[in-house]
Amino acid sequence: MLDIHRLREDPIGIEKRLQSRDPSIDLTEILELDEKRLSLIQQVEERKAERNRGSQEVGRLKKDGKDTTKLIASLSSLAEEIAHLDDELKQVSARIDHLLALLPNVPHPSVPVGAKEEKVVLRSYKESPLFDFPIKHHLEIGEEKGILDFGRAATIAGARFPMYVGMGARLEMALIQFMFFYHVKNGYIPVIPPFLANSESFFVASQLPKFADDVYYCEKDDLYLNPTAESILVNLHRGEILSLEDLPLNYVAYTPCFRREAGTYGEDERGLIRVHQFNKVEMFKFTAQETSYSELDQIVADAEGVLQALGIHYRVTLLSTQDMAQQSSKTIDLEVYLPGQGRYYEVSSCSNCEDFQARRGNTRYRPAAFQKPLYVHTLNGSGLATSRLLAAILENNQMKDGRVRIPEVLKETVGAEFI
RNA sequence: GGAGGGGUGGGCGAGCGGACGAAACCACCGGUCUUGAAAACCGGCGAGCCGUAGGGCUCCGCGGGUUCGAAUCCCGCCCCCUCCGCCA
Repeated sequence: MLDIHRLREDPIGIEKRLQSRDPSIDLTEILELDEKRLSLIQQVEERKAERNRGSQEVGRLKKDGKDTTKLIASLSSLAEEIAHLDDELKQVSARIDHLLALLPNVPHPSVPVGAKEEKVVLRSYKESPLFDFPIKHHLEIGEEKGILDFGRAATIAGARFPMYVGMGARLEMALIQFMFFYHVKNGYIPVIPPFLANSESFFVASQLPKFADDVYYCEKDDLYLNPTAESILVNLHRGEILSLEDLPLNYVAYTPCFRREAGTYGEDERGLIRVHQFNKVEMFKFTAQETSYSELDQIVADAEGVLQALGIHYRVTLLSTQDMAQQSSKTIDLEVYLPGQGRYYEVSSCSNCEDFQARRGNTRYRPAAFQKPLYVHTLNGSGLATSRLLAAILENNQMKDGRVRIPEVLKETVGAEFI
């Protein structure tokens, strides 16, 4: 949620920056309503002050045993007037809130302007491996070895639900465990949160109202299934005033993630690339305002650390304005290379949402004793998303003899060197 | 799911139709005293919104209602605690 004051102060500048994300954005209505709202506030508050004075007078008169019927009658009609104005004010405010809730965050000046293709590759790690034999798609490897069973998963749940079996399940679990403890060792507070959340939580996360169709919803209990732990963790300090000494607060959570992924998929998203359910270890930071961009670098570095430990070639990209999630000001992705299809896939997305979510969740901190509380900045970063990571391991580590090499750091947990 | 009790400022907790944005205590900040600190004493200390300002409005879990006036009364919902039921 953007600050209406910010729109008021620089309507043209903010509108221009928002249009770099979505050219159809138009702030005219919201600004008009804002003016109307301010004038209504003044009118209604003036009358309320009058009512309060009158009501106190009633108390005094009654105490002195004097007649109050006349005064009460006039206050009665004043109360009616107030009720009307309050109604109007409520309607105008609700409309403003609705329009405001649909607006994306203001992009950071360093974010490249434009469509998806405008993203910038910042750096990369290792080279993509060279193979002197015909390479296989991870789905082929998975089915051959009986470690991925999409067929039976479809019987149980439907298309695009993965099922890991045997070595597949062992490798997936080992990855989750390795990543979780990797971040714990780096000082992140480990959390296993609820996997379902209410609508208020999803509003704070900015999943609602705009992206309701992307998530699974249990109507009977009015609960949503977690699409990313970001949606859950951002609510961890809702309504709280944190103390500066506690910042940054760093959390790491493991959750399965559920996404409806309604719509069509291309051939290049077969297998584990785009599924309704996947596992993810997520980092989340609540920071002071001045440090959020250095913390963004840190969260990216922590995510990269996992890929480096696994020894997988990847690249780091800076997303363009039109490719970022609504709540983000700046997003940096990590992409692994899948030789089976000769292209890169996102395994981590690290964002600084500045105060966009904190404003919705009313999460603040006091910069110093007796100073006004400020909104925290919230950052999220996958560290990392594993169905795609498992696919990356299967494809990158395949060998001429058909076996797949287990990364050094996972050998012990998996209990094998090769699949 | 059923019965009862409860949700008040950073914490604890009083208030249960007007004098209450809210006592007391703790925490915190400033001062006096002290070589310094502690103790003691004095003072300060919630948040949001509107207004150039003086000032005003709103907030006692959330949402409605009654009333000239609601933390206080009524209705609905949420959460916590105790007991019962069910259950991995």
